[in-house]
Amino acid sequence: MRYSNSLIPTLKESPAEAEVISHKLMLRAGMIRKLSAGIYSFLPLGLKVIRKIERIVREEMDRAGAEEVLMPAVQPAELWIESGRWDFYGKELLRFKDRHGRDFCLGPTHEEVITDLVRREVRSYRDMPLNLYQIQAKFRDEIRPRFGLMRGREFSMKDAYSFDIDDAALGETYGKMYEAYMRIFKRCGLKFCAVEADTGTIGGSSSHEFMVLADSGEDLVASCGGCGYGANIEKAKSRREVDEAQPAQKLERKEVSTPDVTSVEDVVGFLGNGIADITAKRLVKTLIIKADSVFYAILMQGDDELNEVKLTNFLGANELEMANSEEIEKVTGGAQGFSGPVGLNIDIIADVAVKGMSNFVTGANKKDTHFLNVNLGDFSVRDFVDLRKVRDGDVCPKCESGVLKITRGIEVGHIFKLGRKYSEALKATYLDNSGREQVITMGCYGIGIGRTAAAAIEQNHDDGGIIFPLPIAPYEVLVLALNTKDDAVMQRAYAIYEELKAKGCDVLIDDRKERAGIKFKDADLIGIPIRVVVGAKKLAEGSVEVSLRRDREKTDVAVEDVIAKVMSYIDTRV
RNA sequence: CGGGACGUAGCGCAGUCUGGUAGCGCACCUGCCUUGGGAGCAGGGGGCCGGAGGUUCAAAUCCUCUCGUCCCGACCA
Repeated sequence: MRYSNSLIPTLKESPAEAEVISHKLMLRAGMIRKLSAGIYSFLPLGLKVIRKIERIVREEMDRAGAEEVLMPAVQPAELWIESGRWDFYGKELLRFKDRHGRDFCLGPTHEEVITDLVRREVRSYRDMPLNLYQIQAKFRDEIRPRFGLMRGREFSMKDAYSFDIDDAALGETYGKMYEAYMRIFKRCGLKFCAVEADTGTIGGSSSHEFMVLADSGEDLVASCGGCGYGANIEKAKSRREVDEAQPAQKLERKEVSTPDVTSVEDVVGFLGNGIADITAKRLVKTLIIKADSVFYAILMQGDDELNEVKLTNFLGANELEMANSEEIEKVTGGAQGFSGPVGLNIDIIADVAVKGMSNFVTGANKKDTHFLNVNLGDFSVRDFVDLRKVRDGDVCPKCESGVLKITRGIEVGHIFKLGRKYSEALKATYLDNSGREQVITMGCYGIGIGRTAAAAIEQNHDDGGIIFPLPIAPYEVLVLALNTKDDAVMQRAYAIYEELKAKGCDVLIDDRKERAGIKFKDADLIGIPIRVVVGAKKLAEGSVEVSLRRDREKTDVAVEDVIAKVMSYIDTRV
């Protein structure tokens, strides 16, 4: 492609709307333009990157035995009502009516459609395993789209859906997909890790997320340097140090006046001031939670934080929120900030850490009052569960020695064992080898295509712009002709360009009648990995300059060796 | 949905407090000049100041409403 014929509208300054680096650079490099919040057009350069990622995904999915299909973006409400998600999915599901007043939605995902398709076609265990994938636009009406392609409303996604006869067969398919994902992200040139994940609204039994490590990531990942354990913070477990200072002998419960002392820190500070020797570890905080309009008291050690995802999963709740002050007074009989487990008549659920505690401090369900020396016998706990949010430096739950480190990540892929959730709801069944009807066992496997592109840029850039990994770069080589009025330069540049093209190379030639500075700046910005500069001076000596965007080290190469040099870079993937 | 900010030329912004001719830089067009890191000179085009009401002799500027965008939070695969 000739630069002079291509639409690559680079910007010197980043538009005010962009916050994260990948968003800024994609706008500046002329890859994307916003049409509406969370909705983007792809310009030639952006589309080429998307296509490269898609190609890698297709190759690896096909290699893993999956087969591509294409499904409608517009989906009828009936299917969603049948699966139970029409009401459950919430406002993220963009709904509308057609001219006949029938309900439709824009597909945020395609479990319903694919399951409907498969239940009509699959009859026998002989028809499986089956693994179908699609790469297409999906629409989720996000409350807050942000960071460009990172969290758009309309976004391109690869989704695969697998159909197996039982859990064992699903396990095998799941393993293949896991391997395929490892290969895909590796081929995209990303630094990433696979971690255990919560299944969210998609549901299902187990799941892994593929996280690209980047400071701008919206997710937190806990990982162990020792044994390789990794999990999304929503899911992560940890072993906590037992507090040796807990006194063994139970003391008598005492009521103390604590005027206006509500937070954990305040209580510790207030009591520590001559009343009792207390740290946050010796305090049990009581959170009043409303889960699908049922109230629960949640007990946590004072210095721990509640992991709401863990609680939501344990309760099997749809919606979880903190009770407001009115509700707290109604439920506990006391003011907000003074809640405690003693005397409550709602279910009490405690974090496992509380089990090992004695003579602790709690609220007294009475304004300006706390209890000292509360013990587990003073109230009844319905369940002890792991509810705590993992912190940096916690001990690894898998191995003895490791310490968990918390880092930010961008979720580019997510694989789920769905089990029979959708196949049961939509009655997708088959006959097994003894003629009995069985429910199909499903899995689903997503990759955010645009998000992967954004993540790659988050990980590969410098002050000058993008540094594309070769396999997903819009072009592999940029031939930069410096002196456009110099016939020798232009002829040589075109010759190199044509020859590289003939070798199957994806090459862009900057033949614009622009000053050298502009061309170099644009070249840095759009980040094409291999650069060949043809200039009058060097050419007079019979050489051109070859450099890599990544290290910017320039090498003079004899004109006749240029093609070989470039091809060697490509063959070794730089 | 709660909190905050911003809508002025394609992009980045000033002007708004204190009402009185709509500006600057970049980009764009023409010419000269220049050609290894976003040059220089000269000339030029481009705006219903997001929209609608109101106050006023007069509104980008003050008031009310509305739409849009971005950030933080809640939410989310």
